[in-house]
Amino acid sequence: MQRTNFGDMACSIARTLDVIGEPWSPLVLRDIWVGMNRFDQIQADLGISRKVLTERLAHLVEHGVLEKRAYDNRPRYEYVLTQKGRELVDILMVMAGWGDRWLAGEAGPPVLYRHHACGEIGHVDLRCSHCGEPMHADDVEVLPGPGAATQPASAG
Amino acid sequence: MQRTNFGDMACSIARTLDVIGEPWSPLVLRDIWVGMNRFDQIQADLGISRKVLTERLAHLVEHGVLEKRAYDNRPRYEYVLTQKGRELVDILMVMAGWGDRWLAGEAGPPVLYRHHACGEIGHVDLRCSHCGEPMHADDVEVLPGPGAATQPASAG
DNA sequence: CACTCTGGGTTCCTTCAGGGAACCCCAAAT
DNA sequence: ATTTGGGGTTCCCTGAAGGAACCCAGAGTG
Repeated sequence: MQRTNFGDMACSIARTLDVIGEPWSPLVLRDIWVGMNRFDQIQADLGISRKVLTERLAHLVEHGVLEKRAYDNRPRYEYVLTQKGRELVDILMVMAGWGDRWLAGEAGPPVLYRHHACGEIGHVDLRCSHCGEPMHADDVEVLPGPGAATQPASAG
Repeated sequence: MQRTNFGDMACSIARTLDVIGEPWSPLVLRDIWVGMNRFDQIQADLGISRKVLTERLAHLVEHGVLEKRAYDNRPRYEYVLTQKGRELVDILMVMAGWGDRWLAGEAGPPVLYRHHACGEIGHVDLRCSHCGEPMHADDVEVLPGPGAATQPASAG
């Protein structure tokens, strides 16, 4: 995949891509999110090569978005989302919303999301954490922040 | 990159990845979002190979998220987001939010977002389009939708 | 009118990651 | 003792990313 290391850029988008930007990673997360927690299940569902799946799972565990858990006395494992991983699913939900809107065509969306809080079918909407009004591409001004130097995290 | 064609899956996440899932694509979009609209600007900013940048831009134009516009009598072009593309930026904003929260470290976020509507620094928050309450990974039930067959869009 | 500069690519070669199939190990169950 | 099944590892092949060099069109300059 990317030979260029996005994780070292002073950009939270690039750093996030370093975690889930490799091919298949978002789909692996999606499967685990909806309850497919085992290697063979995910492999069969996605049709991904076992080699690549091994690599992706290891990468996601290493970055703390998945946890590998034994579920038997035999060497059997399942993968579950950590808190960090559950918050990553926000990105998947927004991706699903965009795909539903722009790519689903006449057939309509492949899946629907029922919101537990209200019981209705809905989709995610982006709001400003401060005032609660809609917040999209043209609604913001991008300013340099405290971590604007080239060092990632605590490297400098 | 991915040999497997995600666009044919009955999954809006996979289909969205077919548009922006290739390496560099989200970063190209980010650059254009923040006003870097020209080939050489983007190439220099990202350090991406010119060959790959050419391919990515063509792919994004082909999928209708970018528009290629002449800005001179000479053969000079700039790339701008379409409406479809501006809505894709929602995904970038959520990715930035996650990266800020989980990967920024002590240095703090590399960039800040000032919301025009309220003038305050904030970040995006996911809300249910129906009731307005928070909507995250564990707040939804995933149900089959009308387009749940294996055909994408109007293929069936 | 030749020369150069600039934006926006294209070509070519090398290296490395994804696809795919075969193989392996361990612990039950039969 | 043999099979089954989960969870991988190994191997080879192909194709995509990196990178540098090259190219072309049109404007400006002396």
